[in-house]
Amino acid sequence: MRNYENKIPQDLDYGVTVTMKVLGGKWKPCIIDCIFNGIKRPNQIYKQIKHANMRVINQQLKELHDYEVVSKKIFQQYPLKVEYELTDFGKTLLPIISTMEKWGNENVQKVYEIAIKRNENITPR
Amino acid sequence: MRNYENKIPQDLDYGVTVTMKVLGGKWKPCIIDCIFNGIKRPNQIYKQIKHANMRVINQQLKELHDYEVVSKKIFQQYPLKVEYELTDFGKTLLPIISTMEKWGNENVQKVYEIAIKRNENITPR
DNA sequence: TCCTGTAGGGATAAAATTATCCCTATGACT
DNA sequence: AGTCATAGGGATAATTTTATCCCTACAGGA
Repeated sequence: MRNYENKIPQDLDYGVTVTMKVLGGKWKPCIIDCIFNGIKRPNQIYKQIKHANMRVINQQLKELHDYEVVSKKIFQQYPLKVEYELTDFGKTLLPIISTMEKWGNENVQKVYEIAIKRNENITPR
Repeated sequence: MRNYENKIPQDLDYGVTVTMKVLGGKWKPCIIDCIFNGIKRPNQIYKQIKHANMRVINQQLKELHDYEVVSKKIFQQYPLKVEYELTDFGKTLLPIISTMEKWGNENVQKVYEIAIKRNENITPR
């Protein structure tokens, strides 16, 4: 998602929009969650998040790093080793993520049923 | 966003994903916010949310209604009058939205600066 | 020398979301 | 008859986001 020039300027005039700017990305909350839980290396994260492509994880990881949500430590050794950590700034996002996580878990059933009723393409549970 | 068949099945196996299924849409949090603040008629919402196209608001409103986040009351009168209200279910989303709103407002400055540094197309403040 | 594991990027395709444009319907009002 | 305000949808274009494919680099080990 960068290497592409947005055509429609984005407004950051609304709090939620700002938050979504940082957190909005299909795998970002998952990635943050992984890192928070000690899964810090790109390859581990990749293995953890089934479905997500490595390239995509890299992209989103880069954005999280750009936005200073995660810090990056490079170990000069081989095979290469890199570890990401949540920054203090990144940690301030945790309450948001956990609130969303909680709400989602409490309401999966209902959301799932509605999605099915709407004939959406949802992975069966 | 419906009238289109998703090709990649969506997983609702992660809480955040479930939440984003309901709340994820460029204008949805804004719309919910409007309704919560007593701006209940589509046309009013449209006037309130500058930038957003009426058609798009309708689409998102319809989805919020499908997901039972808002209820719809039709007044049999002319000119037509419709009012949306948050359902009890919809109200359970408010803490999430307000948490995001708060975080966003507290961190706009930083996010804005990074976005500029990244050369993103952001509306000047 | 060739293969392995690890991190990461370029180029491009595919998919999904938003935006535009324009149409319908209705009763009141001029 | 024509116009207004309101709600809403069809069709399609434009934009944005994700996904795929394949490449580089590196040191160690078979």
